Amino acid sequence: MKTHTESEENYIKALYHLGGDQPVSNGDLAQRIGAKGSSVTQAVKRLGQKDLVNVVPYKGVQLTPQGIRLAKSILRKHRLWETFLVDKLGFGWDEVHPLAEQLEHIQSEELVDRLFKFLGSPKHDPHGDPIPERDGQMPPVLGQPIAAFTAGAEIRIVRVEDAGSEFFDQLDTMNINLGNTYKIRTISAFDSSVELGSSTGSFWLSQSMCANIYAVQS
Amino acid sequence: MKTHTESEENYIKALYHLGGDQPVSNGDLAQRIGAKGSSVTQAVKRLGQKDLVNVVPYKGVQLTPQGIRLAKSILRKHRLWETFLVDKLGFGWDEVHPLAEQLEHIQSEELVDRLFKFLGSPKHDPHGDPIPERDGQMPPVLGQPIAAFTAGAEIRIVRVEDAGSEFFDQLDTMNINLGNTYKIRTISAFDSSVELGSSTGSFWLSQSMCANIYAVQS
DNA sequence: AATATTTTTTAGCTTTGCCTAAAATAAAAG
DNA sequence: CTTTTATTTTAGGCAAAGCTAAAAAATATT
Repeated sequence: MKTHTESEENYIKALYHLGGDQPVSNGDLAQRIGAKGSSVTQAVKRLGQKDLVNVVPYKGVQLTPQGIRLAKSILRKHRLWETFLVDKLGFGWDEVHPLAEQLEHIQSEELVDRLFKFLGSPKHDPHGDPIPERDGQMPPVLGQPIAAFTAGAEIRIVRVEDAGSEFFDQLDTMNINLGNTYKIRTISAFDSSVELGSSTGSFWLSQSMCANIYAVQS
Repeated sequence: MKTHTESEENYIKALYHLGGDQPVSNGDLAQRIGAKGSSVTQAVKRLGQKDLVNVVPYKGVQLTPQGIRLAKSILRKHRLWETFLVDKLGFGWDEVHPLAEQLEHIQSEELVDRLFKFLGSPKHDPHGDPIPERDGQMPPVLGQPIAAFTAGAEIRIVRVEDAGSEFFDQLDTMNINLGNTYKIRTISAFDSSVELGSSTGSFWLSQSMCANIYAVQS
């Protein structure tokens, strides 16, 4: 497998995030990358020459199967490193993303394999997101938004969306962590906020908090 | 602290390796970096503008105190990552150098501090080389070449020089590791090779092997 | 359908970091 | 103390990756 620049890998990552295997517009890509449209046009031209994307001028850019493979391998590294940073080094889940963005570019199959084993062959990262397997297979995306359950349900938090550091701060101050179990006490008909109960008491979660927290029945 | 490019950091590292705080010639630096002299001239000019080096045209380049500080911080990261790779991921000591060369460029004080603690606040890396401390202090350089001891001495291996992968292979096949203890049985007057004895038997080490293996009296 | 607006591309410029070839300087040899 | 040799620097080029401003294409609006 060839080696790619960090910039190239960032474009591939962004394309995968925005569209998966579907075409993505120049503008959306530019916004995600944080560069101007003209820079993006050039960049995807380079990626096209390496057969990582198909470009249709004025229409959009789409990852090739090769590009998808690369995207998944980067995502795998990103999520494994996040797992390392949280599980082994004790970082908070709000702190790990920028670090993992650096570490995901380290090139070594061997390192990834060993890291994977060292972490106990995890299927999901500290946010509950699936870690792509060696061969590109994806473990299941866990849980449903809390709003999908009905009052009385016993639930276990299995995943949170990355909705910015303030969201994570809120989770921390409310002491909400992956694996926690609650009973849904009430669902407000007025503002869709939810009252959760645990052994230590109960509290209310706003609709916007709920929207980023995923759970399973337990 | 400002942020530097990978190339810049590599020049700083090379300068520290070649000369410490002493001037280094353009040619030596070029050889070490693996670039042409003209590229080096340019590169050190850039470093000079950042006050990381002092350049005297046609004479040589010398790290400033700032440059030394940076060099040590990179070396610290390099050796901590090597320790991680060997102690935690089970890599062989011959395999870790190129990986550590990538990892040493990851930017995060916090990460380094946490890694350091996670590894048990080590003073030396898997080759026995001192790991610079946070503040730039250097732990002692351990041991003396085996040739420095006399027949009959009880020694413990504490450090090996990086003399290439064949050297490491030889150490592996002879089962020589840091911490091993031996008794010096014989020192050949003919070729300066040395006979080492342990509980499991005895064997001969060539003069060139000995030159790269350091030990202390035990 | 013709015009106005938005999006994308082109053209041309900048910096980093490498290259080769030629000129300048320092070091070594006669 | 010249002259030859080796080292270093300058000059000019190239690719990656970004930028701005202007042109072109696609979309939206009257």
